[in-house]
Amino acid sequence: MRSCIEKLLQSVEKALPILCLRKVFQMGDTRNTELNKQVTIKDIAKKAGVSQATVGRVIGGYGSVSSKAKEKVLKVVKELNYVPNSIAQSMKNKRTKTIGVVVGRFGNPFFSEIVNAIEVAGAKLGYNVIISNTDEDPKKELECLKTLYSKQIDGIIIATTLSPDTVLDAASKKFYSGSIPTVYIDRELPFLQELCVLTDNYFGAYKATEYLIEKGHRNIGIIAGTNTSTMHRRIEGYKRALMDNNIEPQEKFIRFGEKATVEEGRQFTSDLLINNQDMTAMFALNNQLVTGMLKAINDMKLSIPTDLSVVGWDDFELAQIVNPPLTMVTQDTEKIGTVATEKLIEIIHSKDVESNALGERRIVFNAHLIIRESCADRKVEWI
Amino acid sequence: MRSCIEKLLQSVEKALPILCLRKVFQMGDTRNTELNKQVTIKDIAKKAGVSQATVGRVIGGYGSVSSKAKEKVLKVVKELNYVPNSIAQSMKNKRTKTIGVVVGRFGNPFFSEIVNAIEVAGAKLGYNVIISNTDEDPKKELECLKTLYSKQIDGIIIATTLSPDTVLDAASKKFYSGSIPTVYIDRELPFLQELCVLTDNYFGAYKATEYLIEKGHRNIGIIAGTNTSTMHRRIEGYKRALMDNNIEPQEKFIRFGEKATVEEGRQFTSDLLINNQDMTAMFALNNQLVTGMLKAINDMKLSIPTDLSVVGWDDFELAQIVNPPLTMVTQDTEKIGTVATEKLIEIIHSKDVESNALGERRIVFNAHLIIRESCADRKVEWI
DNA sequence: CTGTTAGCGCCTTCAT
DNA sequence: ATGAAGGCGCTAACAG
Repeated sequence: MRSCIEKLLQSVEKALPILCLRKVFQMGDTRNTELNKQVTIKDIAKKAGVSQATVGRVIGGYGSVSSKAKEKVLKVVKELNYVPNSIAQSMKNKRTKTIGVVVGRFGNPFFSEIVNAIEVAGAKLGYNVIISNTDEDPKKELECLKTLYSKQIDGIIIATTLSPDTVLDAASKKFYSGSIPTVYIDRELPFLQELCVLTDNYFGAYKATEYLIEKGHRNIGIIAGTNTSTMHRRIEGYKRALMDNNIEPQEKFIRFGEKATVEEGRQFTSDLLINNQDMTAMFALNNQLVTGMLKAINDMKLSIPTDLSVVGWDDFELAQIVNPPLTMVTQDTEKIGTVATEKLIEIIHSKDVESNALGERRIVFNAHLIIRESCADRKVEWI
Repeated sequence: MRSCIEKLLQSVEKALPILCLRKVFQMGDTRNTELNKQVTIKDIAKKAGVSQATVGRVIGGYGSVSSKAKEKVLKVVKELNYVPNSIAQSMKNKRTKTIGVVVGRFGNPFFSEIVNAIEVAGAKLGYNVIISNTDEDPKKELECLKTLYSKQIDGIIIATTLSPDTVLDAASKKFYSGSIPTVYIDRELPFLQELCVLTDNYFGAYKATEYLIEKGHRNIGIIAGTNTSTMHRRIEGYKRALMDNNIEPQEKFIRFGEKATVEEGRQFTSDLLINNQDMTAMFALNNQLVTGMLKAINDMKLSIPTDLSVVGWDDFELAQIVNPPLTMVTQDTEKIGTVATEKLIEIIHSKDVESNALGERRIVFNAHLIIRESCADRKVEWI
C-alpha cells in the first residue's frame, strides 16, 4: 500500500498530456506581436479614418458624433481589442480611481475581512484597491503612505499603527491629514479631524467584563497589544466595569504587548496563570491573542470553563463549534469596511465639487457580546 | 450593575477632550493650500533656479550635475516636500511598479495568507499590489483582468476561476496569456504556457486517503467545490488511492459544489451522513468546507472520531487545539505567495531585457499530512 | 459634427 | 555641466 510513488508520477504525467505542450508552442507565436503592443486612440483613429478627438468622443460618450462615424469607431475598437490606458487618463484628469488600504497585517482575519469588504464596495463604485502592510511599524507605515501618495491614489483607508499620543512633524502630518481624502478605521488619532469608522471598543469591553463580574468573577486577567486607541479603550472599558462594581483594577492582571500576536497571547496567558493562582477568568482582546490564549490553556492542560472562564474578542466561525463554544465580543468587519469605503468615496467626490468633508467625525458601531459556554458561574462564599 | 450607560457616555466624552476639536479647526487651515497641491519638478526647478532637466538628473541620479546645483535642488526638494508623481513616470517609462492579484475571495484565509505573502514579497522588490475579488465568477474575473490591464499593471498573479476545459475566445485569451507577465497560483489552465505555482494536490489527497484506508476505513466521503484543476486533482488523488487499495470509488460518497463555501460544506456533510449510514470517514477539501463539515457534525451531535473520522484540507492555527485536534492536509501559503511574486517579477524584468519566460512551467510544492487525533482505527471484521 | 492642438509631469536626447 | 524640447496616451477647449 505504501510508496505507490511510481504510479502517482505516471498519473500526474498522464493528466497533462503532451498535446498541451504543442499547443503552447503555437501560442508562443502570438507573443510580442501586435496583440502585445498597447492599442492607442491614435491607432483607432487611423484605422477608422477619423480624428483622435472623434474617437475620444465616442469612447468618452461626450459631445456629438455622427452615427456612422460612431459605428466605424466602435467596429475598430472591437477589432483591435482596444482598452483605454488608465494611466494616461489619470495623467489628464487627476484621478486614478484607486484607493489605498493600509493595515498592520493583511493575513490577520480581522483586517482581511475588512479589506475584502473594501474591495467589494470599491469595485461596485469603480475603484480599485492597493493594499499595504505596515507590520505595525510606524516607519513602514509612513513609507507606505508616501508610496501610495506618489501613486496618486484618490483616497486612503488606514488602520494606523500610531498611538493616540504621537507627535507628528509637519512633513509626516501631510500624509496623515489634510492633503488627500482619508478615512481611519478601527483606530483613531484624536488630534486629526478625519473621519474614523470603528467599533465601540469601550462599551464592548465594558459589557464583557460586566458579564464576567455578574458570573461572580473578581480576578479577571486581560491581555492586550499594540499601542493604539483601540486597545486603550478596551482596557478602559474593562477597568471601568470593575470600578463600577467596586473592584479595584490591578496591574498584575493586565498584560500589554507590542504587536498583539499569537505568540504574545500565549506567553501572556501562561504568565498570568502562573503568577496569579487566584485568577478565575480571562479576557483576550483580539483574535490573535485569543488563539494564543487557547494554546497556552491547552498546553497547561487546563479546561474551560471549569478551571478558567474565558472571553475573546473578534468572533470566528469555529468559535461556536469548538468545545466549549466560546463567549466572544464581535464587531461587524463587513460594515466597517463597506461604510469606510462608501464614505471615503463620498469625500473624494465632494472634493471634486466644492471643498470637502462631510462633517462627520466618527462612525461608531456597536460591539456585541455573544454568550456561549466558556464562562462558568463562580460561587463567591467570601463576599 | 446594569445600564450604567450614563456613566459610560460621560467617560466616552471625557476621553476625547474638547481641546482636540480646537486643534482640529486650526489644522483645517492647512487644507487646500500649497501643501495640498502637487509639487512638481517644475516648481523645484523654478525655486532652485535651475532647469527641469537638472532637477530630473538630481532626483533620478543619472547624468552629471555640479555639486552646488545638486545641493540647491535637494534643499528645495526637502523644503517643498516633493514626492515624484508615479503616474507621470509610468506614462514615460511604461511600467507602473504595480502588480495585480486576482482571487476568488480575499476573506478566505487561504487567499488572504497568500496575498499577504505577495504584498510582503512585492514591497521588498518595490512593487505595490492591487487586489481583485472574482467571487469565483468567470465574467467578473474577465472584468477584473480588463481593469487591471487598463491600469497598466506590470504583471498579474491569478488563482483563476476558470475550469481547465474552458474554451477561450481570442479576445479573452489576450487577458490570460501572452500579453502581460502572468503567474497562475493554486489552479492551472493546461492550455496555457504561463508559469503556475501550486501545491501537489493529487499527492496530498492520495496520502490523506491512504491514511484513512490504513486506519481501516473503506467508505470515505469527500466534499469538494469550484470547478478548478485544484479540486479535480484532489478528487483524482482520492479515487486513485482507493483503487490502488482495491476499493471502487463510488459517486454516492462524493459531493462537488459550486463555490466551496461553508454553507455547501454543511449541506454536503449532512447530506452524506444521512444517505450513507455505512460511511465511517470524511474528507473536506478546503478550509471553508472543513468549517461547514464541522458545523454539520456538531449539529447532528456526532462525535469525532468515535462516530466519524475526519480529515480536512488547509491547516489553521486552531486545528491543533480544538477537541479533538484535527488531522489536516496543509499547504505552504506563504511559499506559494512569495515564490509566485518573485518569479513574476523576474519575468517582468527579463521581459525588459530580451524576450521573456523563464522556461519554467510549474513549481509544485508538497502537501503535508499532519496527523492529529480526528481519525479512529476502524476494526474491519468483514474483510 | 469634426479636426487641431495644447497640455498633464516626467524623462531623456540633443545641442550648447 | 546644463537647458530646451519632444513625447508617452488621453482629454477637452477651441476653431472650423
